[in-house]
Amino acid sequence: MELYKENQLKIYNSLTKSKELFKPLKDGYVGMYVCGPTVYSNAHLGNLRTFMFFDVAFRYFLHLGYKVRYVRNITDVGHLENDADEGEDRIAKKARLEQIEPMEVVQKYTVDFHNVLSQYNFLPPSIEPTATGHIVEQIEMIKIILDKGFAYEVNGSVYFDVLEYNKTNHYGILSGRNIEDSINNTRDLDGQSDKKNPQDFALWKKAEDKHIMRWPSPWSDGFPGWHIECSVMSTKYLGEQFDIHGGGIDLKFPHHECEIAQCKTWSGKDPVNYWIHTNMLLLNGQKMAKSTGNFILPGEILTGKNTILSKAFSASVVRFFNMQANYRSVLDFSSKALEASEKGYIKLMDAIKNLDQITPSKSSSIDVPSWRKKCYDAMNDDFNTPVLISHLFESVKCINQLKEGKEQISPDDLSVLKTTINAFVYDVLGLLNDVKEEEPSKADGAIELLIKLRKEARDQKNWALSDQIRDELAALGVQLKDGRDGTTYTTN
RNA sequence: GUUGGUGUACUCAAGUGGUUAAGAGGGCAGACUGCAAAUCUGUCAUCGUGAGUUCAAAUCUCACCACCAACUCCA
Repeated sequence: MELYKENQLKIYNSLTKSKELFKPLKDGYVGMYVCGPTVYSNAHLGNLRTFMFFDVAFRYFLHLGYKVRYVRNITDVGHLENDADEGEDRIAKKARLEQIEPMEVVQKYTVDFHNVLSQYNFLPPSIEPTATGHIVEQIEMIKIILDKGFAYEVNGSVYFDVLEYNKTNHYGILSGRNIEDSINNTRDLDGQSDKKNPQDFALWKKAEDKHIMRWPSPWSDGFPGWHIECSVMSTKYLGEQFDIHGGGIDLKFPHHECEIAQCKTWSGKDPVNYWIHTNMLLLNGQKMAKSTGNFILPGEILTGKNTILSKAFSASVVRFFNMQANYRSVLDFSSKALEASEKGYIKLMDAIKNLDQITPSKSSSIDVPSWRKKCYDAMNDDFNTPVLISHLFESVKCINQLKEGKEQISPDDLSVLKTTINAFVYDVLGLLNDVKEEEPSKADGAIELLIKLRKEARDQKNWALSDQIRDELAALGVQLKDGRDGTTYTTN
């Protein structure tokens, strides 16, 4: 029996602001769309947090036995510089700055994005569509919105008529706004606009002569607005209505609000059943963002080449750090916090390694089934990874006590313990055991020899020699651990 | 200003009405050890402030203070 049949997953739905029992549209299948990156620069760690959470959600759905179609787009056109919709396409702007072709920018940062995800052990999404690959579909959707009277054309550009939409719908349903507030509190927008109202947003923009990225359309040679691509690509691959739409909380307004308006106008239906928004990652108490320069790149963490961290950290430590916090909470990133996570992570990995050395007894003195249930309960409660991890640390304690013979475990329970830990640590959280990736080598034999010599020295109470062996090995990064059954070691 | 959110120990961070307020890091004490390390055990918070609702509140309500985010591109 699939695990999802015995696990009642609850998801916090941003739309209703409450945790709801997850019921997919089609039993056993999950459709999930996540707003991907705009490939005009390197993805930073804050971007990664969002994708990492959805990677874990994806992994947990798979673990539960769901068939998942996970769609995460690449925005490679149409992202305007400001809300006046007067700005320049971000990709094109970057291309001009770097004196290269727009598609060269797209290629460069798409490759970088994939490299980072690979380094951080992400599962690839089922479909990774690009905006430029769906120009035709976007034009078709815009036509329908126009036909239905919720958009208007001015000078070759097409805008969504928010006020018209709001007559029969609630524009702001997701972000808790209403249009009147928005009108009353509009900031001074300089520059002239073709829009009837400042709240309207572009579906299609006519390209200026100098603009390189352009496609023919019934209205002008131009390019699509930012929001339309997600409406098109999500519904194309997941249907007019689908289960989950995710993204960073900063996309809630206006981007996701616009998506809802477009889809609802187009199909007459609310497109998404569960909206999931991840919270921001802070650096030095401020939001991590490219625009302010307050950010760190994922690659810089791995190499240690940055001004924020004391040393390099592995991808799994960064993952572990992220998963120790709830995705809906603001998370503070710092060197100190990462160092603390690293120590905990190593402790967890050591325990997993020790799991293989435990010999089972006839019966158990610990309750493995109820511990296992607690792990699932944590994940079923809106993907509560920090609570899951706290349970994993309970098992770490158990494992260490088993190793010391202070607790006992039956063969069956030991098997469950191993299976469960491996499932959550590797399959669901996506951690890698990159702490001890040393394969057996000649050095191992040499270290074993030194351990043997040290034991002889200790038996003869030759503390000077035994300590010399221990300390000099430590200086080389080999730490000896004296246990009741002899000496083991770890390397770093 | 409008909207949304946060404020829990030295640090990071769970917990959203009811036994002793998770977990990690860190500190202290003890066990083990020749001494360390590792490991084990114990210990270190009444939950921003003030009031209210309730038999019962970190958890609900109100006010206040502080901080963050969205309202402009942003995961």
